[in-house]
Amino acid sequence: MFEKDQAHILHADLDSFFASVEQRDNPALRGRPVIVGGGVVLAASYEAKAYGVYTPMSGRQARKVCPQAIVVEPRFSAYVEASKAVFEVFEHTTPMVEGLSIDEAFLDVGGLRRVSGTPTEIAVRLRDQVRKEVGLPITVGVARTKFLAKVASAVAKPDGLLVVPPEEEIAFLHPLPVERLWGVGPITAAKLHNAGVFSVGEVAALPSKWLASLLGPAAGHHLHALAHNRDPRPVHVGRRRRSIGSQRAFGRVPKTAQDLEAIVVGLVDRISRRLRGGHRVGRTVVLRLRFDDFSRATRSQTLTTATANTETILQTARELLSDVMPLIEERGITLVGVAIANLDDDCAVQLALPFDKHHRTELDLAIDDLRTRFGNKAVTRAVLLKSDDSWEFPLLPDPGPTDTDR
DNA sequence: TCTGGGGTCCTAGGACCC
DNA sequence: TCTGGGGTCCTAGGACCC
Repeated sequence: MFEKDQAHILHADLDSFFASVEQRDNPALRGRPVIVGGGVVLAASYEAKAYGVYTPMSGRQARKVCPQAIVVEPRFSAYVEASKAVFEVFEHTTPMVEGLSIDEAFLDVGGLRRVSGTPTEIAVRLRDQVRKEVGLPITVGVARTKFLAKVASAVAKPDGLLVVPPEEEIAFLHPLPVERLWGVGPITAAKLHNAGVFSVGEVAALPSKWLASLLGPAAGHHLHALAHNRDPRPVHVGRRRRSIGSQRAFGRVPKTAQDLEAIVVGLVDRISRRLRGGHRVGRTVVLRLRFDDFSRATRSQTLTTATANTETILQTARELLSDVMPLIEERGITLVGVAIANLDDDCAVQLALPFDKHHRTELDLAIDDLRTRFGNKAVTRAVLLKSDDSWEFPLLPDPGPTDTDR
C-alpha cells in the first residue's frame, strides 16, 4: 500500500487552550471550573464546560450556570508564548506543518515511517512531548485526509487520540450529525435540517446539484465531496496571513464622533505597527461596524500603492468613517474595527545605479535578482531618486507561473 | 445562546478592458 | 451606433472557523 492510502495526516488541537494555560500556570485553578474573560467567555476549562459554559457566552450567563467558576483575565502574551512552544514540538515532528490558528495545526507525517515510526506512534509521542515540554493537554486526530483528521480530533476531545483507518472511514463519517462537517455552521445546518437532512450519510445520498442550489455552488460541491469522503487538499506549509485587523466592541454605550475617531486612531496605530513588525504592506483599508441590532456593515477603499504608514491608513480610515456617520447615527454603534488586506511583503531595497539607456539592463538584472530572492509578486515598484526629485513607477509582475505569495 | 477579537473564503454586481 | 464574450479588479455582504 502507498503512503497516501494510509492515515498519515495529524490534526493536533490544544484543549480549551487559554483555560489550560491558566491552569498550568496557577495550580490553584487545576481541577476547578475556570473561565477566561469577564465580559464574554473566551475559553472555559472542561470543568466549567460540564456546567454548560461555552464560548462565546456572556459572562453574566456563564456565572449564572456556574456560580463557583473562577473568572480570570486573559493573558494573551502567555498564550502566544505557549503556542510558539507547541509549534516547536510540531516542527520537530515533521517539516510539513500547516498552522490553522493559535492552538491547532495539521501535520503530514507520511514517509516518516523509517525514521519516526507509524503515524499512530508519532501521534502518541507528540501528545506526550507537548504534555511534558509545554505542560498542556492536546488532542490528536489521525486520518487519510485533513477533513477526517479534523473531525477525528473533535470527536476525541478532550485529551484524546483517535485514529481513523482507511477501511473505517465511511462507517465513522456517515452517522455523524451534519454540524460536524467543517464549514457547516448554524445557518447551513438550519437549511439542511429544514430539508430533512440531519446526518452526513444523508448528505452523501443527495445529488451535488441539489446541494449547490440550496447552499451555493462552492459550499454545495464542497459539502458533497466531504460527505463522500473526498478531500484532496494537501497539508500546506508556509501559509501567509492575508489580512491584519483590530477591532473593539463597547456595548450599547453612546459614542460621539470624537470617541469613535479616537478608537479608530488606536486601532490604526496597532495594525500599522503589526504590519511594519511583519515587514508587510497592505493596499485595502477596511472599516468594520456593528450596530445596536447586531447587523453589520463594512466599508473599504483600495489604495494605489501598498503601505504600512500610519498616517496614510488613518486618513483613509477617517474618510470611510465620515462616509458612514449617517448610518451610525441612525442605527447606533457597538463595534468598530479596522483591517488592512491585499497584503504584500515590504522589501524596499536601495540600489545605486546610474540610470540611462546603457544601464537599463543593469536595472532589469537587479529587479530579476530581487524577484529571485523575495518572490515575483513582492517586487512591486521602483523609485528613481534624482538630486532634486523622485520618480516612482509600478513594476508589472513577471508573467511567469511563479507564485511565491503563499 | 444575546454575542470578543482574530481571521478565512465565497458570492454578486459594477466598472473597465480588449 | 444599439452591441458579444471573456477577463480582472473593486466593493459589500455573508457564512464560517477558533
